[in-house]
Amino acid sequence: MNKSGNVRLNRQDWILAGLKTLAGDGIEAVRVEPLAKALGVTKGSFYWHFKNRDAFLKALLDEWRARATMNVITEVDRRGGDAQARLRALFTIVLSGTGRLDMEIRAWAAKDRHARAALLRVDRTRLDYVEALFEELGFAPEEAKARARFVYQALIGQFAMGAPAGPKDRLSEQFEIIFEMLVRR
Amino acid sequence: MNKSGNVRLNRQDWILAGLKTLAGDGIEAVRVEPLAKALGVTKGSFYWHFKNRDAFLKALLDEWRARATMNVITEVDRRGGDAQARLRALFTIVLSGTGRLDMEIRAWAAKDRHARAALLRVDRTRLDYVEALFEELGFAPEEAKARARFVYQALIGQFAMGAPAGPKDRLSEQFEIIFEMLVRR
DNA sequence: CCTTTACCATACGCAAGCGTATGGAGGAGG
DNA sequence: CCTCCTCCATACGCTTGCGTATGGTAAAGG
Repeated sequence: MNKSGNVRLNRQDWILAGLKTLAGDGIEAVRVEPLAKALGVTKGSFYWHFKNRDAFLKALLDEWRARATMNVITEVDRRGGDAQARLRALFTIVLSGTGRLDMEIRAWAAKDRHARAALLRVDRTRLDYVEALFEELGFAPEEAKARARFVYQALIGQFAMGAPAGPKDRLSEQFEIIFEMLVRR
Repeated sequence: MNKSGNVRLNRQDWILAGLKTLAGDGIEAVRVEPLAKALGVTKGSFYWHFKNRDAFLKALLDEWRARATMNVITEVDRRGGDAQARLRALFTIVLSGTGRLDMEIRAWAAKDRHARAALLRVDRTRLDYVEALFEELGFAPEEAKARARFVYQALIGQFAMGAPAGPKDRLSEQFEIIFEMLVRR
């Protein structure tokens, strides 16, 4: 134990703390000394587990990519149902979160090519999935592609806008109107 | 003149340079010493025009709000036409830009209450305008509100995603499909 | 019990940036 | 020509954060 009574940390502890800070305050706030203080250790620990800050950031990206790629999709598939039910489930699941981590990764991606590459892969995977749902709903490939992208962008925009102005403005509360429009052939 | 032959600067010169840096590299990159170097002066100039960095950032926000609130809307109204034509013009104008400045303001708003307040006002104004367009298209208030918000979010998401994966994935190239869906009653 | 391994503290040098203090320089107006 | 006003340069102290060097400690295994 160290002087404050905490147990010793491993690589994963640092990564989880890093993702937490990233989701909360952005990539610029992910700094080794403040992070060490938050974890109750000194940066001696950090530089034992990671070569430098850059290597740490790459590790954060890998962790995010691993969990962000399939999380929602597998949950939707687990619930099952027809395409319409799965699309509805997808909305519900996505809108139940805050999207903060994804948004910070997206902001990060505007300035870092590694983040951009990771984000592109994740976006691609998700888009393909939604596109397949629309095709299953009976839309032609081009139509499905367009609607999938539009929906995906709207979800991103939902999180980008943050807290809505009024209570009736939240996408989730106008769910049925939009859903109806999207699945209507 | 200073030693590099440049003329002296006023408040507006600093603000414009600040917005440029903000749009390019985000609020974290807006720092007085690098900015001074880019302008060919020292920070002595900066602290003559502004009390401190915070006051400068607020000035940037005011400038952005002043130009972002009405720019697109006035241009759309200038072109005129019926609601459908104006909605189409709005898409065209918005999609012709990069949205970088707006996106950086949005990222900034996640951590700063002043930025958040300014952004909320701008979003509110724009949303109301789009909502009015949909009402003019014959949609009921609730329906218009839902569609307006959905469209607005999708546009934000478009910029948040940055460069698209494939050439056929860009919203602007699937314009007609989406537009058809949006205005269909 | 004694060594090795894994993890951490401490102390250091360095760079970037904020804000301040002070001393000009150059044009405008009397 | 002299003075004031506007704008800027220079130099300083301070803080935060990166990365390194080195020594120390607790636990595990022989």
